Amino acid sequence: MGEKKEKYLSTGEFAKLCKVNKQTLIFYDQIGLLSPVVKNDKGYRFYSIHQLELFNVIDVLKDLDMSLKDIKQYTQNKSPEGFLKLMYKKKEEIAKKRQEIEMKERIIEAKIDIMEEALSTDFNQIRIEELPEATLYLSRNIENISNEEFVEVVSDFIDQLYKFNLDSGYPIGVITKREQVLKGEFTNYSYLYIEQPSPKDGYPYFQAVKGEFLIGYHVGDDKTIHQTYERLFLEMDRLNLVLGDYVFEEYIYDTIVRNAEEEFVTKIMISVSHQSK
Amino acid sequence: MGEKKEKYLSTGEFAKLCKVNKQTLIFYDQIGLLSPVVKNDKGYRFYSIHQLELFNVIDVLKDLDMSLKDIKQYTQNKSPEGFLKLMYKKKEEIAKKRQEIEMKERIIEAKIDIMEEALSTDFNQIRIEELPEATLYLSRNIENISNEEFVEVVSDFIDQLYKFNLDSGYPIGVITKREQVLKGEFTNYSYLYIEQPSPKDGYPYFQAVKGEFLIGYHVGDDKTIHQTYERLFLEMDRLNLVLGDYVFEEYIYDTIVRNAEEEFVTKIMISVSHQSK
DNA sequence: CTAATGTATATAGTAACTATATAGTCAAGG
DNA sequence: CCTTGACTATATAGTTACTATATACATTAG
Repeated sequence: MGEKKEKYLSTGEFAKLCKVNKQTLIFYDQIGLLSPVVKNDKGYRFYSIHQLELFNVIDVLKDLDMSLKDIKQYTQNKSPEGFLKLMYKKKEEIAKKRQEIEMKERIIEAKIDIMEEALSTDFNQIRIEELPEATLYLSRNIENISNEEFVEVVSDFIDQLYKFNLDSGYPIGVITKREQVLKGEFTNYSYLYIEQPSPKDGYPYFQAVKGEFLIGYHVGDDKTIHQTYERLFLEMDRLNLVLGDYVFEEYIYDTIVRNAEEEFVTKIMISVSHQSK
Repeated sequence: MGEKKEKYLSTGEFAKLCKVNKQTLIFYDQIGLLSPVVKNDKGYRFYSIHQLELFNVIDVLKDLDMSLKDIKQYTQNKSPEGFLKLMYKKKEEIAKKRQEIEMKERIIEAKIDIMEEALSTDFNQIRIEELPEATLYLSRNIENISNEEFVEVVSDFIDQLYKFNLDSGYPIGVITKREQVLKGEFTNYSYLYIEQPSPKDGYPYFQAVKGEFLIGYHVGDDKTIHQTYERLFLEMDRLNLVLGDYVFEEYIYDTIVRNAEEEFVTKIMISVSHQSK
């Protein structure tokens, strides 16, 4: 008949359903978090299928950074009202968690983007490109700034990125003004920036001027970047181009993909216009 | 000028940017995972902002269940190609992770749904309800089944739920056929089922017959459920209703919200039709 | 010049498993 | 009936990734 007595699962069977190690269930039993409904005289554990739902709830709570101790606290004091209240709270948390995962997914996609571009690029080539309008998120001004001030600006900048979910995974770049470039102060930057491929409204963005850019790559330490700038200036002369308002620099190969500074690669984008005769 | 020398961050400052404990950075330095670019003669650590991007990558990898050891393995053997390959792999993994989070989000929402309904229900009341067409995912038949067979069916059922992302968070219910009910074998179930609020195509579902149902609640252990059935049958008689093809049972209050079996609540939905004459 | 705050190392503790060693249980086949 | 293989159990030690604590030296602000 199979209708009278209840159906039970052994520890191994239940572990398979829960997709965990058998030892984990024994551990949960030991700490009193989730004990089998029946223990026979030989000490064998037997679980009911309904306990799977409880295990799943525990699993979700665990994922939401609740400690087993806190989960146990709840399970020892169960009530529909308490559970509902907990679920309301956890609903918020999991939504936040999903957003963070989505952001990390975007970051991975951005890294793939950058690497694919980099791997198909000849870093010796200098080229002219018409860049489409891009939206950048800017830091406060960092011209002639002290180390302490710099740290503060960077901290604020990163905090904003985090707070408003603006980390697109694209590298943090720097903007140098024409003024500094002309003085040869190539590393006296004016702003940090991060590209926003899908910008949201309501934040103080800097809308990058679209237009023509001369693009070259500096391979090696920042300290020798002036050499690359000189090469780029020569090319500008040759092509009858004049320096525009801004220069953008982005790390393409950095600590993430290279160990030695000599192998770092910086992409330099100089806004240019054609010399009026 | 602030343009010549590089800008560095102390361990505490860098830790704040990374949103981790200072000790964690020291630990990462110790295990050789992420060391500061500079260490002065007093042993003070100094990080560059570019290391933040590496930290973020480490953080993402860590989130994707890569051990620090494996991450270190990669960082000691960096290359753009290797990084790209890693990112391709991790893109898949994070997409899967996102789907899991989304599923858990749905589960939480389903639990809230159920609990809100339960808390506004008088379990003594018997009512008639016209249930809209609902899609159910069914297990294999479990009539007159042995314990071992039952375990296998349940395992398969749960596996399918997991494999096809069908766990909606709604409780696993049971279906009893008219035939068994008439014999008084209320716990000789025919199928397990789980409701699919937003069903996907291409899976072998059972489309629940929509129609009129008599709904009542059994409070207490399953073993005494026949008492509630008798109450429901009396009510059916009184209303001139006859038993339809199926009875559905769902746990409303179970191990998740109650400790004692006497407090469990089962929702019983009996398909009914009006007596001809 | 002192107090507060920062840095360092060394070591121990923690959470949540996870693996290992040893031993008892049980059902199926020869 | 006995053995074999697959299960079960307990007890204990090990692991990962921190995290906290104790102690001492360094730097900076008032």
